[in-house]
Amino acid sequence: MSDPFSYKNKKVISIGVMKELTGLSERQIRYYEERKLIFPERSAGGSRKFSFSDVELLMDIANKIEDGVQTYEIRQEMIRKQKEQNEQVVRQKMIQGQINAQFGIRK
Amino acid sequence: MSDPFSYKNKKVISIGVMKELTGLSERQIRYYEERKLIFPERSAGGSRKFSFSDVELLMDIANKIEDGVQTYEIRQEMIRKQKEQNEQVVRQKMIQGQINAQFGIRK
DNA sequence: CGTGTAAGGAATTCTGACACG
DNA sequence: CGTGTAAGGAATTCTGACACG
Repeated sequence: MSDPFSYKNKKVISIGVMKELTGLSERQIRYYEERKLIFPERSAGGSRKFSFSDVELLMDIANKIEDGVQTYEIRQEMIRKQKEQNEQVVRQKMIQGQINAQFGIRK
Repeated sequence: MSDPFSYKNKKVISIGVMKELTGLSERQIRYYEERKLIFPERSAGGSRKFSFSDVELLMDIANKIEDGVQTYEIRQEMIRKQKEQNEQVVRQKMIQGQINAQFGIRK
């Protein structure tokens, strides 16, 4: 839960490089951020910084847009998937909690 | 020989981000390039673009410099290691060539 | 709704040089 | 040798707005 993330999720890519990597225009990238589909970090001066996983996400988004899906629908789908994941995590934690209760743990 | 490279060796990081990631000054980073220790790519406009492996390399370099090693020596060491690797590849290819000769291959 | 564009300004990066040592 | 810095310019990025549809 710490190392695989180091490169793929590190926000280090400028919008100019994103443009080349995704083939999208800066306008499109900024618009998808405005619609809350992507969440770049910001430098001290205000420039956007993206990760490699943002590159993948952006290409998925671009495909859906091409298929006529609206940004609002894409966002709803993302929220739904996120919710599913959270529930999965909660289930896991409950199971782990039962295991701990059964076999005891002390710090 | 294609996928593991995709993130780690992709040159996408600006010098400003490198500065934060490595803790080095822009002056130091540019100087190490001048001494041929690192090889950033350039954008169309001339800005340097680094990879995550450059981040690691740069931190190794910084450690050596702190230990009093000179850039020239670091470079010699890099060249030596590179040469060793090349020889290893050549040996591998020769072995593979013999295998192919023994068992035959046709395209 | 999604995207292009011109506008003006601010942040980022570049190079070559002087300085210290 | 390795690094800081001020200098001037060019490339990069930012936002808000108008346009089309």
